Amino acid sequence: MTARRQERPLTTSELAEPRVPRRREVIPEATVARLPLYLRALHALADDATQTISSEALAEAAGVNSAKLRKDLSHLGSYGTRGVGYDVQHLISQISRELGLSRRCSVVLVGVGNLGRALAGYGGFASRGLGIDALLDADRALTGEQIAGLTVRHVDDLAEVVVPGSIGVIATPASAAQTVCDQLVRAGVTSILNFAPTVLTVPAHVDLRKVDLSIELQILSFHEHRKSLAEGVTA
Amino acid sequence: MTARRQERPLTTSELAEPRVPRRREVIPEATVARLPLYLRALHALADDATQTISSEALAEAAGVNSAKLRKDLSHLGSYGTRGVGYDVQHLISQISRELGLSRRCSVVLVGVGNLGRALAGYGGFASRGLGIDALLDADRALTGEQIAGLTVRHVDDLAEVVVPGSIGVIATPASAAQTVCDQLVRAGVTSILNFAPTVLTVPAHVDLRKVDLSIELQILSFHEHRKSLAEGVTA
DNA sequence: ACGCGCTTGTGAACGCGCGCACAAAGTCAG
DNA sequence: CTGACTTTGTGCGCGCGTTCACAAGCGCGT
Ligand SMILES: NC(=O)c1ccc[n+]([C@@H]2O[C@H](COP(=O)([O-])OP(=O)(O)OC[C@H]3O[C@@H](n4cnc5c(N)ncnc54)[C@H](O)[C@@H]3O)[C@@H](O)[C@H]2O)c1
Ligand SMILES: NC(=O)c1ccc[n+]([C@@H]2O[C@H](COP(=O)([O-])OP(=O)(O)OC[C@H]3O[C@@H](n4cnc5c(N)ncnc54)[C@H](O)[C@@H]3O)[C@@H](O)[C@H]2O)c1
Repeated sequence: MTARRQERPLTTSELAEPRVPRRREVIPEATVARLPLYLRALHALADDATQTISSEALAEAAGVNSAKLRKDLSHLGSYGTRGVGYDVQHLISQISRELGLSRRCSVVLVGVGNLGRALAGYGGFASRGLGIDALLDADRALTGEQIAGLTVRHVDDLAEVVVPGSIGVIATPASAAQTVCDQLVRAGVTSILNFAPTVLTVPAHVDLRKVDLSIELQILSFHEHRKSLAEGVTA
Repeated sequence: MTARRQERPLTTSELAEPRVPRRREVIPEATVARLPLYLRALHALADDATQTISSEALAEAAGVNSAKLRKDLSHLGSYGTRGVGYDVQHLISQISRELGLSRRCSVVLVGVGNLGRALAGYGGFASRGLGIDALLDADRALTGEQIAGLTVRHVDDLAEVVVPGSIGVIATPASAAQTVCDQLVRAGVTSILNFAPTVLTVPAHVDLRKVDLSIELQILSFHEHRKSLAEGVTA
């Protein structure tokens, strides 16, 4: 069916935009956050040798509303066929390209403690495009140690392992996080993922995301607390 | 101003429900997600023996807009003094109470692998209110092992360790996540934090949150990719 | 006692994101 | 070729969340 598409005559719009991915449209943050979700579902489908999938079915697999899915995908251009659905392989490559996963992206991890080791040994993101390339720690006792096939280097060597486009991951104690963050920025890192429970300050051109497990638990605690209060009222 | 509200004639709906704890105002999700952030900043202030703090300063410490902070706090009642600010200790106890952290909340962790061990040994949330109380795994070889002062039990014993109000944490491979999730729900758990990269299905009365490191990295990858494209254009 | 300056609490405007619902566009059978 | 059926792409209204801006409230110095 992909072949068939090439048989029909070209429309004017196609002649107007010959090849370039001219869809440099701004993609909403909310959409960007869901693209990895779709990608995961699509990979599962591809493993099952599924050729095409409807927005309804893919939305089900990704756990989102189908209209939302279609709108999301429309932001990267129109890649669906009405009456049929989306070509799984094509969609995978489009989303991967948009996320910048086509060429391998370097990740440097600072802080090889409990959490850092777990992350280093995790193959979950290594599977596609992303993988940790360097482990760094301030503890001289750890320097040289082999973890998950990588040699731990001293954090002072940061500048040597960072390449343009590298993503930095901070898994140090909170007290050291801002210092490490500054070092990363100075080394040229413009995207940072922070696991330490602290507010980090970065220059405007640096993207900063954080993961805080404690906060997640507290949010759940809140709802749990609310439920127990509700029970008290109804009882 | 709360007083003023009482001066105006009561509406029919208010007459209809006279006695409800109407201080039990619905707190927006976005606010709930920030309360732990404020709490963390407040604890740091308390350690420095700070008595009171203005919304401006606290907002700075928490990394949010001060107007947003004030509006958030106003949802749990008015606890600030104009011209002075908020009493740190009082605010800590108010937020803790609202989050249900006053009495200790039980957490059961299923899946004692790389990530599970890191979480088990983590003291970050144990410090206040939340702490892991039970470790469970399907691997008989792990049963009985001591980790972070807790004895690993078999996942079949789940119902024995769950108490009303327990929070469940899933750190198993994705393939086992839904099964474990179902077991948790059957044991009476109504709040679940999922680390496995899968979409989980739960009954409507169960709260489900997820943490996906891979997604975080992909989002950063997207922005990094965008930056490199922008450079290409300007260059 | 009284006004001055500081800080809170909130009204109001704005923008974003969500999801319904439907027309357009394509497939497929006969 | 035609008509029925399927699925996409999106216009639109709505509700939530953010932010500005300011009046009301409180402490303090005089
Ligand atoms: N372990 C968890 O499950 C968990 C969960 C949530 C958050 N966190 C957070 O993640 C961070 C790490 O947790 P952890 O349990 O792995 O702690 P950890 O103490 O086991 O490891 C911290 C590592 O960082 C290294 N380090 C310290 N200062 C450094 C510096 N300036 N530069 C480079 N490396 C430095 C230390 O040598 C150590 O190896 C903490 O901020 C913690 O709050 C951990
Ligand atoms: N390690 C990381 O840094 C990391 C990062 C992000 C996400 N994750 C996710 O977290 C999960 C765990 O990761 P990991 O690295 O700890 O994996 P792991 O393989 O090291 O550990 C998984 C553990 O779960 C246990 N298990 C398997 N089936 C079970 C069942 N039905 N009931 C109870 N226990 C069961 C296994 O015995 C094992 O001990 C995975 O889904 C992974 O994708 C891990």
